[in-house]
Amino acid sequence: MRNTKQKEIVLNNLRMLDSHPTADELYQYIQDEHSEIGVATVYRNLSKLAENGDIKKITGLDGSAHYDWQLEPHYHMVCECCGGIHDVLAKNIPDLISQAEMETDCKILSVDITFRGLCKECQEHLEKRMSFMNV
Amino acid sequence: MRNTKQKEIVLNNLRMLDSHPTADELYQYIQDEHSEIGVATVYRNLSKLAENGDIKKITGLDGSAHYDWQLEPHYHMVCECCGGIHDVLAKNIPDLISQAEMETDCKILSVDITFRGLCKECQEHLEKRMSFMNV
DNA sequence: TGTGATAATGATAATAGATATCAATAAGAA
DNA sequence: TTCTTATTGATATCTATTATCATTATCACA
Repeated sequence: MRNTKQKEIVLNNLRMLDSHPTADELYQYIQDEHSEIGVATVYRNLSKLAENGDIKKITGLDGSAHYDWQLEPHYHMVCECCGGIHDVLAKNIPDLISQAEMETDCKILSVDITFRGLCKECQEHLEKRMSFMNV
Repeated sequence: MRNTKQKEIVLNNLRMLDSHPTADELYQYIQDEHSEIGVATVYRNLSKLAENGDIKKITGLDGSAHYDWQLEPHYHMVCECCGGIHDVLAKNIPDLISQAEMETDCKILSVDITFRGLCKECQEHLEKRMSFMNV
């Protein structure tokens, strides 16, 4: 994997965002400063960086690929209302891998834990709407 | 949600498979006996059944939607070699939901746990290949 | 520091999984 | 039975992502 200025721009811009963007969202974001960079380049670099372990690829509500620059072990919470992806640190998550390896005959390399629910904002919107309806 | 013979066929055929098929794979499978059923019908019914909680929707390696008739709480292991999806019962998984709810301000409704690694078959193939190469 | 092999780029065509459209049909409440 | 309307099947469409390909840039090595 060669180091190109495009790859650096992709990685640096991803690191500016905590929103876990899709490839296309990141592409749009990068356009402002670097309109010379093509979509395919953004898609390609994100794939390769993820393959290489420099970033993480996560799956959104609709199955679309989102990217996360944060490498520290953590998990995600996908809001079923707004589709937003939030971080969950979950410090006390036990060693699920060794447990699952003992149970199955598989060699397990990683775990993804994805919570689904309602984020704080969507809960508040919902409560507001409920109170209007006098429920 | 009305009960149609197509919906019943989709559900019954899904229940015959432990392979966690995609909508298209299930469509192909159903074709043998019921060539009259259209693709869109299979896609639609799987979506609705999942939305309704009658089946589960899971995400494959490439982000494609797979379906699982098994409703008992269990998790999945996706083989990075063959892409196959295997069940993990993981009886002793602790209450991650309440833990994550305490940590975040989110209302959490469910967790998906997906292990990634190599299934038994792929491990064996790999070992065989390695021994040929005298590694 | 130049040079050559080749990986990466950007524009765009192609692919594939999934959804939307729409006229015809069938479910099921009254 | 009759009526309303959800569902169906065929197919067009959409959209995220990948493939193609000529051009350009990187970087190992002379």
